[in-house]
Amino acid sequence: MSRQTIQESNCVAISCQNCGLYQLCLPMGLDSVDTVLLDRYVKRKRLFKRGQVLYRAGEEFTFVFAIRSGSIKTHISTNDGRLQITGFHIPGELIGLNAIDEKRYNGEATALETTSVCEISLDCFEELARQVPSVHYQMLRMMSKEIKHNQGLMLLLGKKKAEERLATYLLSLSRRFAMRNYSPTQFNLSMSRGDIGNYLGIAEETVCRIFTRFQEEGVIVTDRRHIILKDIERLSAIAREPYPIPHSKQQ
Amino acid sequence: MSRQTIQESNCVAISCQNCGLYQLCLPMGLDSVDTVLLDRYVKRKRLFKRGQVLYRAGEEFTFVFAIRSGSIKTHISTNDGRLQITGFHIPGELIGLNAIDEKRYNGEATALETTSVCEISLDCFEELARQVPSVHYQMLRMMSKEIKHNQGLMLLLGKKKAEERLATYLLSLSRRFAMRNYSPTQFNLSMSRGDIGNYLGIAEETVCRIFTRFQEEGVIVTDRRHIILKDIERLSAIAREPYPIPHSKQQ
DNA sequence: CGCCCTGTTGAATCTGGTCAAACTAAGTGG
DNA sequence: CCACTTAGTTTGACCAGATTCAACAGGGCG
Repeated sequence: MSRQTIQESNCVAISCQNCGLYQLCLPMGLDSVDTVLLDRYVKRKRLFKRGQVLYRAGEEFTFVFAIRSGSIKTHISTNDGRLQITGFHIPGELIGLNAIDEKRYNGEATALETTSVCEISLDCFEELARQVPSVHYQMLRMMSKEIKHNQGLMLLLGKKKAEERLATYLLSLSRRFAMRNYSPTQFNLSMSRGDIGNYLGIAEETVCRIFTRFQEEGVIVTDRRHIILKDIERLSAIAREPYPIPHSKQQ
Repeated sequence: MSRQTIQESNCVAISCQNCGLYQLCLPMGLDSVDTVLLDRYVKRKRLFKRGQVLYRAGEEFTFVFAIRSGSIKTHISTNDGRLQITGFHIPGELIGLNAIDEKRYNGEATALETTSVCEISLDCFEELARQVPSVHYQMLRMMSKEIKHNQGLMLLLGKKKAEERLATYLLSLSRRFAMRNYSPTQFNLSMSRGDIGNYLGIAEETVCRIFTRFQEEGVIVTDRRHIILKDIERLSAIAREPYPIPHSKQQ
């Protein structure tokens, strides 16, 4: 079994027979023995195209997905069809874990672009957890992280003004890119204006308007999905939060 | 050690030497052997008066709290002081568990009225988890439940109109009371209008106005903190959701 | 080349927030 | 027991921010 481990941010990267190189974000706590074991339980690699659905609400919980490349949005919806995006996920992140309770996914996940994932079957995951005790703890950590992310979003949805929401959003993206050694001031958005607005609880048009206002004020420069943050200071002031955040990383 | 188990909704009620009768909401999965073990790990009983704080954000995670009587609100806040209530908790519920990741509470909890809780120390909890494997699973279940509750709130904060939010809220309260064999159509609110508004992401004044409108339309009758739901049908229509919810109980 | 999707801008509208004030119930202390 | 304080609730007037509706521009792709 060919194997190499690479450190990238706080992720363990592992290659294995089944799916080649992929990143599994069980952030630390796993020593080398653990990672060897991990190899056995990684299953199929799969590719999703833009708009394709990884799982739907209510479907039987069969896999956890580790994102290798591309990006995913997760969302939930009211029974009359309105939907709320709850997160955008990038390589190194794991999604679907919160279905563990009811054994059914409680939301949907859709690819924002061509996206490669590793499916980890529930059975394997549980078997792994039996053999490697720290996996249980990692699961708790990951769910706790999700709770924290959701709390941040609730605060934003419940208490912030549209401008503040967008500034907060841009800074949070910036931080996530920085953590992965990408440029924190210049990046491409894989999601549409509509998706951003949906996620932040504001209308698509409001997103556009505020982007243009930011641009007029020299805070950012946008060209369709490409964006440059020109004035992080000012953006932080608008978002009313320091940059970077002291010691609480976004998910 | 005197011990008696009582079924109430889906909670195991246990009395033990340390804290007398209390309800620990590890919903099932624990057989009688487990509950015997459980007794050992329950620690101090404590009383909090209205407005008193159980824990603050950033404080070291020492206890999980099981509510015996009264009620608690949990909240988080922006770094410039605005706060968002994330949940109201009633007897039988457990709070503080999501601090397990960073070993620090990531939000605050405040008593809404005189409230009695059992403190369960982290050490004891971990020791318990070692001895009783199902506890780990229960912890995952509970965090998953919290995630689901938060998702509901995000959907509400991001996509619903003020009227809809209040109707949804009243129905959710009604369901929770019903689960505990209290009247689902007539109850006392332990939280202020301000708290309700904060939780739902609308102004206190808006809560009042909509309550009066509901009253004018004959949907409810209110007298300060006491409320009677007169027309559940109509309330469900306003909330745009069926009553009761098919098979997904609110937390 | 022409269509479609996404993004942008403008104008009208409206929901809900803010501010101010009155009112009520429940304490609190003399 | 009453005057006074305080916290919570309710209502009104005003208006700002955001939504909605509508039209249009520009890329990307068949």
